Amino acid sequence: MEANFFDRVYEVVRQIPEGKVTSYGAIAKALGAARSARMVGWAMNASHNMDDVPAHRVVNRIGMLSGKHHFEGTNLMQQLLENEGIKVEDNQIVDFEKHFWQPKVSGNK
DNA sequence: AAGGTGACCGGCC
DNA sequence: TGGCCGGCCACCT
Repeated sequence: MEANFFDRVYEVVRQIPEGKVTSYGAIAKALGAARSARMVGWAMNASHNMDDVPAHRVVNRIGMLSGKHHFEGTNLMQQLLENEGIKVEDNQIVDFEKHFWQPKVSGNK
């Protein structure tokens, strides 16, 4: 079925392996809408209904937990990331580039 | 139906 | 060096 924009975002986020993170722009780009990074974040907002969507692995381009404020706890997002081996300092991922994972550009059309 | 919003990105002043 | 602005597209009221 034709996955909506949201569903497509979820699919990509679900593909994020443990200990890895990605940026909204990267996901948007993978969807073919690099300029629609906002939509990705929008979709993440609805991801609260999804249990298979590790939104905590999605951060902005600088690796900052911009959306941590949207999580249940204040540092829940950071806790989850650290739980996977990702170091987080001051709401910012350490060695973000090293943990950066580029979404697989699905040949979906 | 139209307007406003948003967990962003990139560029410009 | 930092702050401001526009663009982008889909969802919500």
